[in-house]
Amino acid sequence: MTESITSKMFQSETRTLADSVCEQIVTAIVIGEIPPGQKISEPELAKTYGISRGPLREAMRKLEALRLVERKPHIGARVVNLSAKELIEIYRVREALEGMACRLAAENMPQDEIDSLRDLLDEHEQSIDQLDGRSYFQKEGDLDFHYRIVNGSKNAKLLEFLGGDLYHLVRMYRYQFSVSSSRPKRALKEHRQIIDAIESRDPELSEMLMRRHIGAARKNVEDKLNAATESRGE
Amino acid sequence: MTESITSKMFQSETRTLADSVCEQIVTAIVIGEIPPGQKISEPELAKTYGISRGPLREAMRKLEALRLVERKPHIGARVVNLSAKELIEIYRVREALEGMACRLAAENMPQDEIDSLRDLLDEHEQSIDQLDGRSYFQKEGDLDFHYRIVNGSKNAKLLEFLGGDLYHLVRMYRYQFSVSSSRPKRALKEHRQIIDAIESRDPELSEMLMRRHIGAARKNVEDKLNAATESRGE
DNA sequence: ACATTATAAATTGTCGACAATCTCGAACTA
DNA sequence: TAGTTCGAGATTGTCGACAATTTATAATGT
Repeated sequence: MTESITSKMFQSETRTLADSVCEQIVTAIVIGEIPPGQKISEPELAKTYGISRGPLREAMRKLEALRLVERKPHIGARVVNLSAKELIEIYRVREALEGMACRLAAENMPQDEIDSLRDLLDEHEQSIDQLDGRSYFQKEGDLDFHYRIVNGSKNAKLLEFLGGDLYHLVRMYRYQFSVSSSRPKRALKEHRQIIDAIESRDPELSEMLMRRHIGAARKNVEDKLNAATESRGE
Repeated sequence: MTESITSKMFQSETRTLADSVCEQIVTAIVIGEIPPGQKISEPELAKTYGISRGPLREAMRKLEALRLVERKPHIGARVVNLSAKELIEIYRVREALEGMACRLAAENMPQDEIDSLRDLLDEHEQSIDQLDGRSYFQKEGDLDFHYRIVNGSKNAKLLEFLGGDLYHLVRMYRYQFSVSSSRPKRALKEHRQIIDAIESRDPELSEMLMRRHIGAARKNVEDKLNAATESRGE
């Protein structure tokens, strides 16, 4: 198995307490250990992780920048509670950024990375064929694919924005709503189409396919949310 | 004159010392008062702004998130020094995000905001006609236009990413390289085309025009950079 | 003279305590 | 009883000092 995406997001060699704890809290928030909307008590969290409030406040600043917590002066910090509207908004951002990343990947992604990505998709196919493998594909596997495309774009800023910031939100959302993708075979097919377009060095097609791919996921979520709210008679 | 874009970027009502000083440092970095690449001494800066190192370190964390400074554990922080490559990368990100923003603006921007934006463009035209007005248009006026489009998209996440983070980098770059746009009349014409497309509620065309607009600016920079490096005989 | 090592100075990271602000509840009044 | 005001408790913001690490300097040996 290829190593998880999470290992690539924090690669600092010598780490400070604040950074280390920040990483732990990110994971705790993403997997729901600290539930959405919960107020964060600084003394309590500091005691939990065995550090002082100084480094913890720095970690909170970073969490705020990652948009995983919202802070208000003299009031406190709360874990973000993604609304349906914000979720759709994030999909729009991904549609734009990953579409561009895919376009650039068609121009810049090295052949060996393309080959490696094809191997990853083969692994995904095997995972899907197994009964419980489906859960892997949902949670981190799909994001691994997208991460590699962005990495293949050889655009450091794109990688910073998507891999460094936005993907934490995406991961949290997936754990929260336990999505569900609900169409792993279809998604895998689209992934193969995308890598084909990249290998044929077709920027236009690559961007279009990626935008469709993410757009389809967005529409899927929109439909589900609409159905859910309508069934509640709202 | 409409108020500057900077006033919209920091709108917290009650401010803490760290936030207040962070805003000051952002401005100092953007206008080059603290030059690119310079090492930042925490005790020195703390004394300069009359605060302790605690709040200052929190401000540094935020500056790091804004990508205006780079920090390494136990080493220190330096003001970023944008390379030509990174500059082009930022243009690619803007191309993607603002293209999407313009598409959404065609769907969601209220008519009164469109009218107001047309007024702004009229002001810009007058500024350009004046001799020294050109400098205003270069620095903040152009960014004001782009900000309003993003705001008109009614996508909060897009506004956060562009207006909250990326635009500080763009502003810094403009002061550093004192750009230069060098084509204010042409840019203004393109701005009018874009707002026309938005008003006619044509998402496809709106996105395409915005991407071309930013893409042209990118190519302009690429050409200048290539010419500069070639003339140096590299 | 150059390289290497060791020591000292400066800088960053961390901690505990104090001050300012907010929150919640109780007492008081109409 | 409902609403308001006041105060105690808790929480956040800020500060100064200490510990850990890096960098600069000087001493030493070849």
